[in-house]
Amino acid sequence: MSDTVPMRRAAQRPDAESQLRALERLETECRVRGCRLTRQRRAVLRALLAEGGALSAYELLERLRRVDSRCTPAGVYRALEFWMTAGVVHRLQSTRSFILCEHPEAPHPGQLLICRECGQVIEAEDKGVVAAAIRLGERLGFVLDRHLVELTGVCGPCRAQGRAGDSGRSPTT
Amino acid sequence: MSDTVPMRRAAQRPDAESQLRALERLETECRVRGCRLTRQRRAVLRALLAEGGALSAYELLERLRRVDSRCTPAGVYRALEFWMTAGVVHRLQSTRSFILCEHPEAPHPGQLLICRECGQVIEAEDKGVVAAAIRLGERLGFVLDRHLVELTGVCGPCRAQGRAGDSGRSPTT
DNA sequence: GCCCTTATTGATACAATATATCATTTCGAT
DNA sequence: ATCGAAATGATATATTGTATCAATAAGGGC
Repeated sequence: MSDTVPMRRAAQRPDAESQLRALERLETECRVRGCRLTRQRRAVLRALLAEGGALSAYELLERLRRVDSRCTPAGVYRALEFWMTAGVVHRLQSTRSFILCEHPEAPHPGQLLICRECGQVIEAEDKGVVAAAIRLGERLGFVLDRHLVELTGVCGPCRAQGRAGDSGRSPTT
Repeated sequence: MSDTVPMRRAAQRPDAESQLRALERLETECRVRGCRLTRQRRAVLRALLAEGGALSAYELLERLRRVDSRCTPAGVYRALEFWMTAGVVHRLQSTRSFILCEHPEAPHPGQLLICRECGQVIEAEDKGVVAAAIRLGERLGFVLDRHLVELTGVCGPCRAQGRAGDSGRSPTT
């Protein structure tokens, strides 16, 4: 559908319906736990949900401003911080962007797979990776509490469509 | 950045001697491969070596300027880029900083373990983690070419010294 | 050594990302 | 209705990272 340019695939991510339901649950939970589900926080979630993919803080800001011109970077970052703490939003360090968690029910150490061609992000929760990481930590005497695992490559569909993505990089960080 | 803050442990990392030797090897290799080992690039390596830990680009800049006041951010980033491509320097996304690779002999997908108390960074090359990541990629149809694995926690010595580091974070990105 | 080509640097400007501060507003409980 | 805590708005600024382009330095062939 596009030329060369990676479209973001809205609604590609595990259906929006169930996410919405999950977010309603969140609302209840918020109240129970005494934190507030405010307009701004809601707006950030809606924007991410509508996007269906990752957005940088300032892309998010731009979208929010269409509705409420008073939004500021600080506000966006505060809302994002809030949701990250709640485990509902993930930060992608590789791309300096933010994305909805696909399983906001419970916090978890996850892995993010990023397609460098189409920008799609898939969230995984792979026991094998986590276990290996924890073992590694133990071996080196660490007690770990934060796992940042971002794996970048080319997804199946993109390879099939010949978007080879031969960037010449060696397989290193 | 202030007190309370983790001192960096220079010379804690796998002895500087062997790194120096490795860097000499690099010099030769550079020549062989036709790229240039210039003053600035050398300076960046020396600064990282002297630090014995991670430095942000601007901390690095500050140090370089003590010797040559004409250094600029662009210059520092260019040198860092050069070394990262060569697999000699790693970027820590968690902390926006840069650190010498401990095994610059060959490029490799590695894992970085970061102690949130003392700031120490240990570089690992764990087959288990890599294998699990690759398997995960395959399962999801990805061909991966970049592994970002940064594990944060508290190292043994810090735990022993009671720096518990109870930050209250849940085990999530 | 000298010239030539090309990679690298220096200088400047600027873009993108993120946080600090503080007065004001909102929310929920009393 | 009032109070206190939490969140926001507004503003400013810090931090991190790039773009551009003329000037310079490094290595290869003569």
